[in-house]
Amino acid sequence: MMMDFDEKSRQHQLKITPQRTAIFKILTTARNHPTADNVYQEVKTEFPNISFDTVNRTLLTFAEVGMIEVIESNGHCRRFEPNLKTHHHFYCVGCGEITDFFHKEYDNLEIPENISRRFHVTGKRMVIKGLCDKCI
Amino acid sequence: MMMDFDEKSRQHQLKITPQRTAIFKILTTARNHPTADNVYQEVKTEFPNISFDTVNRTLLTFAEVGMIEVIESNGHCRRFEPNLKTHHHFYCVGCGEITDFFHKEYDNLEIPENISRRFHVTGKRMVIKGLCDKCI
DNA sequence: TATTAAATAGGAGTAATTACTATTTGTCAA
DNA sequence: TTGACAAATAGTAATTACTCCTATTTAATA
Repeated sequence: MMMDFDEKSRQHQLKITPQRTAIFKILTTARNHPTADNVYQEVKTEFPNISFDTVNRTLLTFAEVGMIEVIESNGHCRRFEPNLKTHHHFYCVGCGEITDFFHKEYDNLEIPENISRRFHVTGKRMVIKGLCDKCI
Repeated sequence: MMMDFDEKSRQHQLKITPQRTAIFKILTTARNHPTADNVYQEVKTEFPNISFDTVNRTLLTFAEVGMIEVIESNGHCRRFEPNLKTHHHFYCVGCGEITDFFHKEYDNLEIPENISRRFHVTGKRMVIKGLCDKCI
Protein backbone atom coordinates (compact mmCIF):
# COMPACT_ATOMS: atom_id res chain seq x y z
CA MET A 1 0.00 0.00 0.00
CA MET A 2 2.80 2.43 0.87
CA MET A 3 4.57 1.13 -2.20
CA ASP A 4 1.53 2.41 -4.01
CA PHE A 5 2.09 5.75 -2.39
CA ASP A 6 5.67 6.15 -3.58
CA GLU A 7 4.71 5.00 -7.03
CA LYS A 8 1.71 7.28 -7.30
CA SER A 9 3.70 10.21 -5.98
CA ARG A 10 6.36 9.72 -8.64
CA GLN A 11 3.67 9.33 -11.27
CA HIS A 12 2.39 12.79 -10.41
CA GLN A 13 5.74 14.46 -9.69
CA LEU A 14 4.93 14.85 -6.03
CA LYS A 15 7.90 14.83 -3.71
CA ILE A 16 7.84 12.06 -1.15
CA THR A 17 8.17 13.70 2.26
CA PRO A 18 7.83 12.10 5.68
CA GLN A 19 4.80 14.31 6.36
CA ARG A 20 3.01 13.24 3.19
CA THR A 21 3.86 9.62 3.84
CA ALA A 22 2.36 9.84 7.31
CA ILE A 23 -0.75 11.61 6.05
CA PHE A 24 -1.32 9.02 3.37
CA LYS A 25 -0.84 6.19 5.84
CA ILE A 26 -3.42 7.72 8.15
CA LEU A 27 -5.85 7.96 5.24
CA THR A 28 -5.52 4.32 4.35
CA THR A 29 -6.55 3.29 7.85
CA ALA A 30 -8.92 6.19 8.48
CA ARG A 31 -12.28 5.85 10.04
CA ASN A 32 -14.86 6.97 7.56
CA HIS A 33 -14.40 10.24 5.72
CA PRO A 34 -12.05 12.23 7.92
CA THR A 35 -11.95 16.00 7.89
CA ALA A 36 -8.69 17.91 7.47
CA ASP A 37 -8.70 18.53 11.19
CA ASN A 38 -9.20 14.82 11.96
CA VAL A 39 -6.09 14.02 9.95
CA TYR A 40 -4.20 16.96 11.46
CA GLN A 41 -4.92 15.82 15.01
CA GLU A 42 -3.74 12.31 14.24
CA VAL A 43 -0.61 13.20 12.32
CA LYS A 44 0.39 15.61 15.10
CA THR A 45 1.08 12.67 17.40
CA GLU A 46 3.88 11.71 15.03
CA PHE A 47 4.91 15.22 13.87
CA PRO A 48 4.12 17.58 16.74
CA ASN A 49 5.22 20.60 14.72
CA ILE A 50 3.29 19.94 11.55
CA SER A 51 1.03 22.81 10.58
CA PHE A 52 -2.64 22.53 9.74
CA ASP A 53 -1.94 24.23 6.44
CA THR A 54 0.47 21.49 5.43
CA VAL A 55 -2.09 18.82 6.18
CA ASN A 56 -4.87 20.65 4.41
CA ARG A 57 -2.77 21.45 1.35
CA THR A 58 -1.53 17.89 1.18
CA LEU A 59 -5.05 16.53 1.25
CA LEU A 60 -6.11 18.89 -1.51
CA THR A 61 -3.04 17.91 -3.50
CA PHE A 62 -3.84 14.22 -3.11
CA ALA A 63 -7.39 14.94 -4.24
CA GLU A 64 -6.18 16.94 -7.22
CA VAL A 65 -4.15 14.04 -8.58
CA GLY A 66 -6.86 11.53 -7.76
CA MET A 67 -5.26 9.69 -4.87
CA ILE A 68 -8.27 10.49 -2.70
CA GLU A 69 -11.56 12.28 -3.30
CA VAL A 70 -13.37 15.28 -1.83
CA ILE A 71 -16.93 14.34 -1.01
CA GLU A 72 -20.23 16.09 -0.47
CA SER A 73 -20.53 17.66 2.96
CA ASN A 74 -23.81 19.55 3.05
CA GLY A 75 -22.43 22.74 4.50
CA HIS A 76 -20.25 21.39 7.21
CA CYS A 77 -16.55 21.04 6.83
CA ARG A 78 -14.90 19.31 3.93
CA ARG A 79 -14.52 15.54 4.10
CA PHE A 80 -12.10 13.29 2.28
CA GLU A 81 -12.74 9.85 0.86
CA PRO A 82 -9.81 7.45 0.71
CA ASN A 83 -11.90 4.68 -0.88
CA LEU A 84 -11.51 4.96 -4.64
CA LYS A 85 -13.48 1.84 -5.56
CA THR A 86 -16.83 2.60 -7.18
CA HIS A 87 -19.32 2.90 -4.36
CA HIS A 88 -22.25 4.90 -3.07
CA HIS A 89 -23.16 6.91 0.01
CA PHE A 90 -25.80 6.95 2.65
CA TYR A 91 -25.94 10.41 4.23
CA CYS A 92 -27.61 10.92 7.60
CA VAL A 93 -29.30 14.32 7.63
CA GLY A 94 -29.32 14.19 11.43
CA CYS A 95 -25.67 13.80 12.32
CA GLY A 96 -24.08 14.25 8.90
CA GLU A 97 -22.35 10.88 8.98
CA ILE A 98 -21.67 9.31 5.63
CA THR A 99 -21.71 5.54 5.21
CA ASP A 100 -20.19 3.86 2.17
CA PHE A 101 -22.02 1.03 0.48
CA PHE A 102 -21.57 -1.09 -2.60
CA HIS A 103 -24.37 -1.91 -5.00
CA LYS A 104 -23.58 -3.26 -8.43
CA GLU A 105 -26.98 -2.28 -9.81
CA TYR A 106 -26.06 1.40 -9.39
CA ASP A 107 -22.56 1.12 -10.78
CA ASN A 108 -23.30 0.66 -14.45
CA LEU A 109 -26.31 2.88 -14.94
CA GLU A 110 -26.04 4.91 -18.10
CA ILE A 111 -25.38 8.64 -18.05
CA PRO A 112 -28.31 10.48 -19.65
CA GLU A 113 -27.46 11.69 -23.12
CA ASN A 114 -28.24 15.35 -22.36
CA ILE A 115 -25.63 15.26 -19.60
CA SER A 116 -22.86 13.39 -21.43
CA ARG A 117 -23.35 15.80 -24.36
CA ARG A 118 -23.08 18.95 -22.21
CA PHE A 119 -20.39 17.88 -19.74
CA HIS A 120 -17.20 15.89 -19.44
CA VAL A 121 -18.30 13.20 -16.99
CA THR A 122 -15.71 11.60 -14.71
CA GLY A 123 -17.86 9.66 -12.28
CA LYS A 124 -21.19 9.21 -10.61
CA ARG A 125 -22.52 8.24 -7.23
CA MET A 126 -25.90 7.49 -5.74
CA VAL A 127 -26.46 9.47 -2.55
CA ILE A 128 -29.22 8.12 -0.36
CA LYS A 129 -30.50 10.38 2.41
CA GLY A 130 -32.24 9.64 5.62
CA LEU A 131 -31.64 9.05 9.31
CA CYS A 132 -29.36 6.59 11.03
CA ASP A 133 -30.56 4.67 14.07
CA LYS A 134 -28.93 7.16 16.44
CA CYS A 135 -30.87 10.06 14.85
CA ILE A 136 -34.33 8.57 14.42
CA MET B 1 -47.25 29.49 -4.42
CA MET B 2 -47.26 31.98 -1.53
CA MET B 3 -50.51 30.39 -0.44
CA ASP B 4 -48.40 27.25 -0.18
CA PHE B 5 -46.06 29.17 2.08
CA ASP B 6 -48.72 30.22 4.57
CA GLU B 7 -50.18 26.76 4.58
CA LYS B 8 -46.88 25.00 5.04
CA SER B 9 -45.85 27.42 7.77
CA ARG B 10 -49.00 26.72 9.71
CA GLN B 11 -48.52 22.99 9.17
CA HIS B 12 -45.18 23.23 10.92
CA GLN B 13 -46.10 25.82 13.56
CA LEU B 14 -43.82 28.40 12.00
CA LYS B 15 -44.86 31.99 12.51
CA ILE B 16 -45.52 33.86 9.30
CA THR B 17 -43.35 36.97 9.35
CA PRO B 18 -42.71 39.48 6.57
CA GLN B 19 -39.04 38.48 6.57
CA ARG B 20 -39.80 34.81 6.14
CA THR B 21 -42.33 35.55 3.46
CA ALA B 22 -39.77 37.56 1.52
CA ILE B 23 -37.10 34.90 1.91
CA PHE B 24 -39.40 32.18 0.68
CA LYS B 25 -40.48 34.28 -2.28
CA ILE B 26 -36.84 34.82 -3.25
CA LEU B 27 -36.24 31.09 -3.05
CA THR B 28 -39.09 30.27 -5.40
CA THR B 29 -37.58 32.47 -8.10
CA ALA B 30 -33.93 31.85 -7.22
CA ARG B 31 -31.23 31.17 -9.69
CA ASN B 32 -29.81 27.72 -9.04
CA HIS B 33 -28.84 26.73 -5.52
CA PRO B 34 -28.34 30.04 -3.74
CA THR B 35 -26.09 30.37 -0.71
CA ALA B 36 -27.29 32.02 2.49
CA ASP B 37 -25.37 35.12 1.46
CA ASN B 38 -27.01 35.18 -1.98
CA VAL B 39 -30.41 35.23 -0.32
CA TYR B 40 -29.27 37.76 2.28
CA GLN B 41 -28.04 40.19 -0.39
CA GLU B 42 -31.31 39.96 -2.25
CA VAL B 43 -33.65 40.23 0.70
CA LYS B 44 -31.70 43.26 1.95
CA THR B 45 -33.05 45.32 -0.96
CA GLU B 46 -36.49 44.89 0.59
CA PHE B 47 -35.48 44.79 4.28
CA PRO B 48 -32.32 46.87 4.60
CA ASN B 49 -32.02 46.08 8.31
CA ILE B 50 -32.43 42.33 8.14
CA SER B 51 -29.53 40.48 9.70
CA PHE B 52 -27.59 37.70 8.09
CA ASP B 53 -28.35 35.51 11.05
CA THR B 54 -32.07 35.82 10.48
CA VAL B 55 -31.69 34.80 6.86
CA ASN B 56 -29.43 31.89 7.69
CA ARG B 57 -31.59 30.63 10.54
CA THR B 58 -34.68 30.94 8.41
CA LEU B 59 -33.13 28.90 5.62
CA LEU B 60 -32.10 26.19 8.08
CA THR B 61 -35.58 26.23 9.57
CA PHE B 62 -37.15 25.85 6.14
CA ALA B 63 -34.80 22.95 5.46
CA GLU B 64 -35.59 21.34 8.78
CA VAL B 65 -39.29 21.16 8.02
CA GLY B 66 -38.69 20.14 4.43
CA MET B 67 -39.73 23.29 2.61
CA ILE B 68 -36.31 23.40 0.94
CA GLU B 69 -33.27 21.17 1.00
CA VAL B 70 -29.61 21.54 1.93
CA ILE B 71 -27.46 20.08 -0.81
CA GLU B 72 -23.96 18.72 -1.15
CA SER B 73 -21.34 21.41 -1.34
CA ASN B 74 -17.94 19.67 -1.33
CA GLY B 75 -16.30 21.95 1.18
CA HIS B 76 -17.45 25.29 -0.06
CA CYS B 77 -20.29 27.20 1.49
CA ARG B 78 -23.69 25.68 2.08
CA ARG B 79 -26.17 25.74 -0.78
CA PHE B 80 -29.94 25.50 -0.70
CA GLU B 81 -32.22 23.71 -3.13
CA PRO B 82 -35.70 25.10 -3.58
CA ASN B 83 -36.67 22.46 -6.15
CA LEU B 84 -38.37 19.64 -4.26
CA LYS B 85 -39.34 17.59 -7.32
CA THR B 86 -37.35 14.39 -7.67
CA HIS B 87 -34.27 15.23 -9.67
CA HIS B 88 -30.54 14.68 -9.91
CA HIS B 89 -27.37 16.74 -9.93
CA PHE B 90 -24.41 17.29 -12.15
CA TYR B 91 -21.55 18.70 -10.06
CA CYS B 92 -18.63 20.45 -11.76
CA VAL B 93 -15.46 19.70 -9.79
CA GLY B 94 -13.83 22.73 -11.43
CA CYS B 95 -16.13 25.59 -10.48
CA GLY B 96 -18.44 23.82 -8.05
CA GLU B 97 -21.57 24.69 -9.99
CA ILE B 98 -24.46 22.29 -9.58
CA THR B 99 -26.85 21.68 -12.46
CA ASP B 100 -30.22 20.02 -11.90
CA PHE B 101 -31.43 17.41 -14.32
CA PHE B 102 -34.36 15.07 -14.59
CA HIS B 103 -34.04 11.43 -15.57
CA LYS B 104 -36.90 9.05 -14.92
CA GLU B 105 -34.64 5.99 -15.13
CA TYR B 106 -32.90 7.11 -11.94
CA ASP B 107 -36.02 8.05 -10.02
CA ASN B 108 -37.45 4.65 -9.22
CA LEU B 109 -34.33 2.60 -8.62
CA GLU B 110 -34.70 0.35 -5.64
CA ILE B 111 -32.91 1.03 -2.37
CA PRO B 112 -30.58 -1.85 -1.55
CA GLU B 113 -31.97 -4.03 1.19
CA ASN B 114 -28.94 -3.66 3.47
CA ILE B 115 -29.51 0.11 3.45
CA SER B 116 -33.27 0.15 3.91
CA ARG B 117 -32.85 -2.28 6.78
CA ARG B 118 -30.21 -0.21 8.58
CA PHE B 119 -31.53 3.29 7.94
CA HIS B 120 -34.71 5.28 7.65
CA VAL B 121 -34.46 6.43 4.03
CA THR B 122 -36.13 9.67 2.99
CA GLY B 123 -34.75 10.20 -0.48
CA LYS B 124 -32.05 9.54 -2.99
CA ARG B 125 -30.22 11.39 -5.74
CA MET B 126 -27.73 10.52 -8.41
CA VAL B 127 -24.78 12.90 -8.34
CA ILE B 128 -22.74 12.92 -11.54
CA LYS B 129 -19.32 14.52 -11.38
CA GLY B 130 -17.17 16.03 -14.06
CA LEU B 131 -16.29 19.30 -15.73
CA CYS B 132 -18.52 21.86 -17.36
CA ASP B 133 -17.50 23.47 -20.66
CA LYS B 134 -16.05 26.50 -18.88
CA CYS B 135 -13.72 24.28 -16.81
CA ILE B 136 -12.47 21.78 -19.36
C1' DT C 1 27.28 17.04 -3.20
C1' DA C 2 25.52 21.33 -5.23
C1' DT C 3 21.50 23.30 -7.30
C1' DT C 4 16.90 24.38 -7.46
C1' DA C 5 12.15 23.97 -7.32
C1' DA C 6 8.92 22.27 -4.16
C1' DA C 7 7.37 21.63 0.48
C1' DT C 8 7.12 23.04 5.24
C1' DA C 9 6.10 25.64 9.78
C1' DG C 10 4.21 29.33 11.77
C1' DG C 11 1.34 32.86 11.86
C1' DA C 12 -1.87 36.27 9.92
C1' DG C 13 -5.99 36.93 7.40
C1' DT C 14 -10.56 35.85 5.49
C1' DA C 15 -15.03 33.74 4.78
C1' DA C 16 -18.85 31.21 6.50
C1' DT C 17 -21.41 30.03 10.22
C1' DT C 18 -23.14 30.11 14.96
C1' DA C 19 -24.04 32.10 19.56
C1' DC C 20 -25.73 35.72 22.53
C1' DT C 21 -28.93 39.29 24.14
C1' DA C 22 -32.22 42.84 24.27
C1' DT C 23 -36.21 44.02 21.77
C1' DT C 24 -40.14 43.24 18.84
C1' DT C 25 -43.83 40.61 16.82
C1' DG C 26 -47.21 36.88 15.56
C1' DT C 27 -50.49 33.79 17.54
C1' DC C 28 -54.00 32.26 20.36
C1' DA C 29 -57.21 32.27 24.04
C1' DA C 30 -60.15 34.99 26.77
C1' DT D 1 -60.11 43.22 20.40
C1' DT D 2 -56.68 42.80 23.54
C1' DG D 3 -53.16 40.83 26.62
C1' DA D 4 -49.85 37.20 27.48
C1' DC D 5 -46.29 34.60 25.93
C1' DA D 6 -43.48 32.03 23.10
C1' DA D 7 -41.08 32.73 18.97
C1' DA D 8 -38.59 35.60 15.83
C1' DT D 9 -35.61 39.51 14.87
C1' DA D 10 -31.51 42.87 14.61
C1' DG D 11 -27.16 43.72 15.87
C1' DT D 12 -23.01 42.20 17.30
C1' DA D 13 -19.49 39.09 19.08
C1' DA D 14 -17.37 34.73 18.72
C1' DT D 15 -16.05 30.58 16.52
C1' DT D 16 -14.79 27.47 12.98
C1' DA D 17 -12.93 26.15 8.67
C1' DC D 18 -10.10 27.40 5.37
C1' DT D 19 -6.55 30.15 2.71
C1' DC D 20 -2.64 33.17 2.11
C1' DC D 21 2.06 34.81 3.06
C1' DT D 22 6.98 34.41 4.04
C1' DA D 23 11.26 32.74 5.58
C1' DT D 24 13.39 28.34 5.98
C1' DT D 25 14.17 23.56 4.94
C1' DT D 26 14.25 19.55 2.09
C1' DA D 27 13.77 16.07 -1.81
C1' DA D 28 15.07 15.17 -6.41
C1' DT D 29 18.35 15.59 -10.12
C1' DA D 30 22.39 15.84 -12.49
